Amino acid sequence: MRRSHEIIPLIFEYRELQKLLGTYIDAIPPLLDKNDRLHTTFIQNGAVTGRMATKNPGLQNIPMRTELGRAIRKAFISDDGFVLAGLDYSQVELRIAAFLSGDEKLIDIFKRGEDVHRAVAAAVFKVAPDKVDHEMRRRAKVINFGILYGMGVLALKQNLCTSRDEAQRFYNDYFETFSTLAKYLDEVKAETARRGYTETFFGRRRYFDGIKSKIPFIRASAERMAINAPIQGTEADVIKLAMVRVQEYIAKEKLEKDVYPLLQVHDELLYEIKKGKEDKVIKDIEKIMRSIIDPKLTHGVVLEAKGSIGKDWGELKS
DNA sequence: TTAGATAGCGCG
DNA sequence: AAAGCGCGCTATCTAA
Repeated sequence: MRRSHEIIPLIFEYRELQKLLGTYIDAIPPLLDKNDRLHTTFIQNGAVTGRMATKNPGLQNIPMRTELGRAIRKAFISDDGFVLAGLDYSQVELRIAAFLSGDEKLIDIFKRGEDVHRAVAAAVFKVAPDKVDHEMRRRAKVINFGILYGMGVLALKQNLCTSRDEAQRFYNDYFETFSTLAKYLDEVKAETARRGYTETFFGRRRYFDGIKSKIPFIRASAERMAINAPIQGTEADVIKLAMVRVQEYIAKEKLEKDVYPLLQVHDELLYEIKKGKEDKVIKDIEKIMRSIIDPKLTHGVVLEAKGSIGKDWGELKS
């Protein structure tokens, strides 16, 4: 309806401002302790996929996507004498999908160190990688994240603001290109129906009701959850292992007074590091994060992790 | 006044 | 009747 009346954009603008004001600017400052530090509560068994969650306040959903939102993130700063370090896994879920499925085309994209969205755009739109423009890459990104989680043609159409026919073509071309991935997703559905659960790379299970339901919507819903579970779940396992190994490293190197873990946001870790130690520590943590899964077990796909430094959270590149 | 449900939206 | 997964928080409404 955005274009149907001049008031609509204003309503969206009002909602954005009201969301930021009510949820963050008004609500968070009262939670600061006497040292102006914020203490969230980690829920370690709250999410069915194995992810953690945080509450009071939820610190895994601090704004970033809009300029005004990012301004709120800038209010999170490191202590005197310390810098903030953010370390992100790049495209973990797609890498996990690549090696869980064994799809050679997807695996090769990562083995060659290519930009996965650009490469997929090239494959789906049938052009050379250097002929991929910004819009094609954006669309490929939507397809990459959406299709993996069972997004249908109609949702794809909505997301790409295109016709049903064109969405259908993208959908077909994607699975024609990545046919082994398509086969894998079908196998996950079938195997989940047979066994009643999915497993992550590390063997953690999630059980499903509804996967054998005769009611189409119930079954389709369970199938989408089942497709997502091994991928999101493996990501959760990976970063938890990384967090443990980083703490072992901190203990071994006697860095307890120099490196403080602050936050985990599903595919990224936030630390506060004593000034002067950040370069070495970041390199070490990157190495730990990359080493969680041996590429021998992933058809050569490596886990890529990259750190960045800033005085405030908004400065960190991600 | 409180508890629960819903809409909407912030994040990965 | 619904058609991408996983969360938590605020505002709002209804029922008790």
